[in-house]
Amino acid sequence: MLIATWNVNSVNARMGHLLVWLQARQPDVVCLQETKTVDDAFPRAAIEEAGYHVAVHGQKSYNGVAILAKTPIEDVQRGMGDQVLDVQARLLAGTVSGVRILSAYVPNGASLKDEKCLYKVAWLSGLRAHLDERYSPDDPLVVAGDFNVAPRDVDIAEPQKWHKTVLAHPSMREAFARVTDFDLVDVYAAHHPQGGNYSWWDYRTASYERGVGGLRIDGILATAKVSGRAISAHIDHQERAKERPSDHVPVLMRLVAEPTRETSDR
DNA sequence: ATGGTTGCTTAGCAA
Repeated sequence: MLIATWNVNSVNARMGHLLVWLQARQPDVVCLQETKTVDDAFPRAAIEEAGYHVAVHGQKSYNGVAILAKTPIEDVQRGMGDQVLDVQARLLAGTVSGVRILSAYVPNGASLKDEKCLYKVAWLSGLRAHLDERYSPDDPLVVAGDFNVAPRDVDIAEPQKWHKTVLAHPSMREAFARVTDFDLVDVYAAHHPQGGNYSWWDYRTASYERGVGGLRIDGILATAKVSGRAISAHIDHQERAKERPSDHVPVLMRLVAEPTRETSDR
């Protein structure tokens, strides 16, 4: 089972790349972020023709999340059940093959002294509260998305440049850690302790084209029931080299087909 | 300290 997350920066603008990538990669589950469209304008038919069930939670112009899956998506839930935090479409949940999947688009926060940064912290806090309320660390649960936080220095090409920004400031890492403290494993980090690979490059500095910079601000968090099945994690950085790419690339993890038996060596 | 680019929407915002 292959599970992926990708901030596509407009699903309609990225349809060409998305369909080619789905065909080549054949992921079983895909969490999308920044779809940037209302649900009526989501390119559902073309994705269904590619062999996927589709669940969407979008809004006009900004934000927007989706889940694609080869098998049916059950018990779809939009938002986290918070009147204020749900104004922006940033969280979508669905159950696929018995695994609860959350597609999450954490607020960027703009700058440390911007009000948006307070919203970012509140949103992460709300997500933790939502996990506490609705789920147990014993559930098979995945939270995949754009975290807008690089959890470790090895997730940043030039860490010192980013420590005073919203993507890597200690206060932001703390806010993010409160989510993972629910008992979620950062699967990419667990499989790549040395880091050095990234999922986002700023358009404005052309850092990807220049072969410098990059941050891993996207990832897949999972409870033990799921992380114990993860046999590999990968970043599809070649997507960033295409013409008119998203500024983010896909992050993936592969699970063994069947849950491993905890008592198999008994 | 500022600006650089992209996308949505059409001047300005968000990232």
